[in-house]
Amino acid sequence: MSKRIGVLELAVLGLLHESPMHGYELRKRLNSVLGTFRAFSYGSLYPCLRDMLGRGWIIEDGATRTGAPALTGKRAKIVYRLTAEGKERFQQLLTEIGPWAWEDDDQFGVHFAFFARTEVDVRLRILEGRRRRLEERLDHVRASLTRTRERLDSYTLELQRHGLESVEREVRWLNELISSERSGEAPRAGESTQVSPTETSGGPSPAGFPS
Amino acid sequence: MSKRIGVLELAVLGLLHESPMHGYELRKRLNSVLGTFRAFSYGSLYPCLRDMLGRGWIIEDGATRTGAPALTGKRAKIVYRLTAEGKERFQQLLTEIGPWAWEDDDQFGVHFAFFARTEVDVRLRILEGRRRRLEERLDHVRASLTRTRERLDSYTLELQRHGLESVEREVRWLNELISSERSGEAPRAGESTQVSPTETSGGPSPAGFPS
DNA sequence: GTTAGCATGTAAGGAGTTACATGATTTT
DNA sequence: AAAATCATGTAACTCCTTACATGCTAAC
Repeated sequence: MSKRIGVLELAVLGLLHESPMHGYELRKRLNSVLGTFRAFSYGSLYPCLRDMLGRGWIIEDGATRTGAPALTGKRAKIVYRLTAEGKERFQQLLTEIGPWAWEDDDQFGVHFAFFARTEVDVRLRILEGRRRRLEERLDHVRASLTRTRERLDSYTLELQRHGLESVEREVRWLNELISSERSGEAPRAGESTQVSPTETSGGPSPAGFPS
Repeated sequence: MSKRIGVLELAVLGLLHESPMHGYELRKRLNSVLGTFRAFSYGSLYPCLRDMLGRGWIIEDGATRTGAPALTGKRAKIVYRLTAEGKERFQQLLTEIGPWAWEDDDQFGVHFAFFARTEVDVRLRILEGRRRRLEERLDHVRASLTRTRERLDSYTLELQRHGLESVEREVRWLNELISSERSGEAPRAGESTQVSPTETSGGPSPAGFPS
């Protein structure tokens, strides 16, 4: 009965758009697609699927997979498939942009993850909205920093500095993406995606402490 | 009656440790100290204060400020002050380290913000725990990236790349802080704290997008 | 004399998590 | 035949936000 509007619904719609899946698979792909940026548990996924069923965005598709013929009356793996209404809903959520799409980090992230399914102008609006939002944040924090600088110890200051740099870095990222979009290019991912096992930490492995 | 263990309680204890304050002031200072990294609303602050009163960590101090003498029986501004038990509790929360202190971004952030009140070995344990946690995350994401790279479109890949770089940057930040701690130095904040309107450069943040 | 900001609160609810319960299937 | 992991679900709880209600005080 709960609303279940939120990041999860959009993400599930997006993933099921690619291909039907069952819950377990969905969750893994969810956390893989969203990467470092977000993770979900079954405790939120299954209720969400239940609600989406009720709303008619998805339907279940009883099917036992992996070789073995389904002979028992037992519950098989449930494969979820997007309905026509679900596809519509997905497009609607992606296209009906508003502050939601950039105010919230999670919303922005998920919207971005499905940019491949949006039009250039929608992408630009979201990227620019996000950039504006971050710049407001920077202004605000910088202002309050200059006001209260002397009352902060060096650790707090260091935290602020790191935070500011992080946001500034995201702004530069957005700038690149925006000009990329304006010149009609796809993002340049691919070269830098090199994943070498060499070099991670940079120091001797610290003495293990009890977890 | 609710537990109210969490980021807020620690932060409030830490701020009241510096000096007594009333709620409104507390909230502003809270959001100023935590910077880009977190923000709280009154809807969570006041109930938290109520609970902390009940537990005896803080007491109120009826006092009307700003010139005008208090003549009405009306409720004055309430100034909260830390009790002895509150101070003890604060030290306990800061010192009784465990996974909580680094698993969660918020917990790590707040712990860091009060590093000035901890011992070197506590700081090192938390910083190293955090680093280990991030490296696990990197390993996990990199592994699942190499497995499913081809199934991701360029936007999703770009999101992953940015997320990875952000976490890698935080690891480098931690490395600097750790070697700083080992050589007995305070963090080098101060020079770089220059807040000029001209673009600064830098890197990513705690966990991808700072909330 | 009204806008803006200071100041304190509460009720309802959103968006999730943890921990549990249960069973099928695959690997060792 | 034991262990791992695939697979589905629920109940209780957490921690916080939004929107509201209320009144004081300073500034324009």
